[in-house]
Amino acid sequence: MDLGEFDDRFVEEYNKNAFIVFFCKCKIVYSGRAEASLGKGDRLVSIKQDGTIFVHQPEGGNPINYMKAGGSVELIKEDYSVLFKAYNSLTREYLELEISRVYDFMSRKLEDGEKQLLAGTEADMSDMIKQNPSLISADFKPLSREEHTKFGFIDVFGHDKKGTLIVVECKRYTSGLDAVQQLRRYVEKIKELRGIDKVSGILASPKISPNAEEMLKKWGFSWVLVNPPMRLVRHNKAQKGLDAFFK
Amino acid sequence: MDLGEFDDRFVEEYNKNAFIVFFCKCKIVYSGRAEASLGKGDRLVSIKQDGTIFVHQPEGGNPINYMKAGGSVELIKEDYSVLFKAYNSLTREYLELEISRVYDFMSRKLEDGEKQLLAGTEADMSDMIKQNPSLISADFKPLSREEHTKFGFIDVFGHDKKGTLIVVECKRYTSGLDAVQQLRRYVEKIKELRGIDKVSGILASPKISPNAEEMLKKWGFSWVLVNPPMRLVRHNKAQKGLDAFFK
DNA sequence: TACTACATCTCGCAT
DNA sequence: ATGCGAGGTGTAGTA
Repeated sequence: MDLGEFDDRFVEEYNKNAFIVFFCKCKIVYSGRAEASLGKGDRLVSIKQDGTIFVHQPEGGNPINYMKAGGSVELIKEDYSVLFKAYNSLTREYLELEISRVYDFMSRKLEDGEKQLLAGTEADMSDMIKQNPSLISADFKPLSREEHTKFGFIDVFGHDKKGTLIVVECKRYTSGLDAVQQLRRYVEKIKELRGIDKVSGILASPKISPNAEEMLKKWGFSWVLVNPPMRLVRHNKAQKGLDAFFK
Repeated sequence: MDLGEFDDRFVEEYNKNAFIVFFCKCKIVYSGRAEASLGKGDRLVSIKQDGTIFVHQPEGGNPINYMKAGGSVELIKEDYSVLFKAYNSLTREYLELEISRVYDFMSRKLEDGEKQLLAGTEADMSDMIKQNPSLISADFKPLSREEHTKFGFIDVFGHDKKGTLIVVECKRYTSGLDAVQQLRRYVEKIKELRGIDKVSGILASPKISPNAEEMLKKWGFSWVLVNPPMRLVRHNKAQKGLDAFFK
């Protein structure tokens, strides 16, 4: 595609707030939270309707460059290239593409009011534990909802039949050292806030790393194998939502 | 675009390992690490040359759905839609798009051998401190940088003129509670490994949260204001000009 | 392969 | 606005 034509079409579609996508050959410079540069190569560039920008190389899972919504874009036509300059004054970030060729161009105003329904998150996991406390131990009684305070929030909070307070931290994946220290922080804080000497800490996850388990034992905490809920528990919930939706 | 034509073109281009992008109206189901569903709406779908898949809604910074490279894609033509089924047997993930319309379609084999140069990372920060130890304190002598051990790695490790060992943890942004606990873990481990009673811990970052600072003091650590280095300093100067430029 | 920590992380939520 | 933690986090680096 001719660069002059690209310039014209881009400006026209950009002003319409259309979703713009094109394949091009370009050099890239980014300056903002870091400094980055990328030599000449073929890439996919996309500008979303809210101004979000992505540049993708032909392979790999993440955009090589991006800008958040809220910036402005300007095109400058030069003799053998188009300078694509994006600037976000809020985040003080700058992205420049020196585009030497545009292969394909596509744009459209898209309509989408849907939001994704997600099941199997850590919140679902703590829900599951509250509804089925025996997953933690035979005499575990959950007390409240999440304690969402300024020092962090506790996934599940409860006590055993002897009245000892129990803090449960859930992880969807293998618990590492960070999870253990997170649990420790909550336990210490509860001790401090309630003036209690003995508070139990339990890590609930499908797996735990060896180092994490060692640290856990050192501090007198324990680990319980719990898998994050997927179809079973959440499916029931989802079905309620769907029933309502199709009503 | 006619759905039959879409089917044909997609298969042809997919078999060539081309980068494929199209705008469409679709419903989405994902099953794998979690379960997700998304009602009908307009989206951008892109399949990279290595098989990476992204689905973007018209707004927002993250893909609403994605699949890593290494899976397979199958298209099934139905009466009034095309089923796009992607499966990754390695990660046991499944993504299905029920495509009811295809608006625009674009594909190309892209060539790009470049890799991004990046400056201003945490590694650069520890490097800078190693080169210029007075950023930490007047008598700080760095011994090593980015020291990997089995319990984690220490950004900068050194001692003062009295021989007290010092562990420095760098953060590019505001240090929070997690950073303090990370530092603490390293300090504790050094004490344990070397059988020493006194090891200093220093957090180096542009900012620290009040809670984090409180915790830091409680454990006898300290914070030093250090900004992450930006290699291309000229850009900082240039930014003033940019403000004016984009005014 | 498993573990650890960074990321131009992004995003949502609560204070 | 800031702090805090989750994420279908992804990714790199090392043992």
